[in-house]
Amino acid sequence: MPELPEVETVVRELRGPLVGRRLGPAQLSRKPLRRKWSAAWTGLLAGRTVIAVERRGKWILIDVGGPWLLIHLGMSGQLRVVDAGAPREPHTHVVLPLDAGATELRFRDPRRFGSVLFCPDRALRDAFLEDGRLGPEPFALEPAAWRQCLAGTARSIKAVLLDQKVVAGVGNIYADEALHQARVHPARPARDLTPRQADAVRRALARVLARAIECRGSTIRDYVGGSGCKGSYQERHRVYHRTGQPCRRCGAPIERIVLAGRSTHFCPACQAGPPLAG
DNA sequence: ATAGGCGCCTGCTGGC
DNA sequence: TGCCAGCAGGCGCCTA
Repeated sequence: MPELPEVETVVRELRGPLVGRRLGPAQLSRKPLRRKWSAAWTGLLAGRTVIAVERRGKWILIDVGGPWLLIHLGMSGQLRVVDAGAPREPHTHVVLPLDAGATELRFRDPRRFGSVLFCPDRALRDAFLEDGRLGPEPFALEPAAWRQCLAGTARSIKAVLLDQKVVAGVGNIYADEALHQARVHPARPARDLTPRQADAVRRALARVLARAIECRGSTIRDYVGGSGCKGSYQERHRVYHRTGQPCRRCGAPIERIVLAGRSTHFCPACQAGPPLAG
């Protein structure tokens, strides 16, 4: 669910209420997340103070003074700091009391595709995140390397954008939105893009993601930021979730296809079709 | 190398 | 009203 802008929003909104707080013993629901919480982590965390909250791709990284907590929201994850007395919503799977317990960090995730992991130190954190798993941040793409990367693969440009090893943090919404802004058909083999188009996609990605961060992300159904507020970028979507509605640029009805196993939205008029048909 | 399918989960929506 | 299929912002594994 949450992509880079949503995760970035969560991180920004959690910094205030988290940094400087001391963690209490973790409380866990009975249901496991994608990766099971190890009992030893509870003792390793308790009493530590939050130093920093960062983001890498779609991962939330919490520095607890040596060790790190790595959190992935999956499709339906929410991470919030709330008053300890507030009623605990269903599907709350990890709770970390803060300071004397007046507030607490809660991870809730109805679908349980998310992860909450403990990493003993920064080196292991980086080994986990960087060893071939995550490509560069979209804002840090080197133009020449990016063009070369696209030129080297026959996969569709949409599949490439969704591949976290190529560029970290892009998901289904922003892949579709960026391709529309760059006027590139999502099914186009990446290696068939001209250098100009490769540049256009790279710039559109950065533009769309930056704008979405300003809007605190997109809320389609259940996404909320770290302070519990929804995003508003969905109001600016030009193709995502707009099947049949007029393209905001040319008026043609937006089409939906399935690509790389994902729902894919595009304007058949202003996003030039892939070869094969021509 | 890459596409496609499935599995992991729950919940919501729309059609009948 | 109820049931059921289809859908969902992610990702990893398997097969062909």
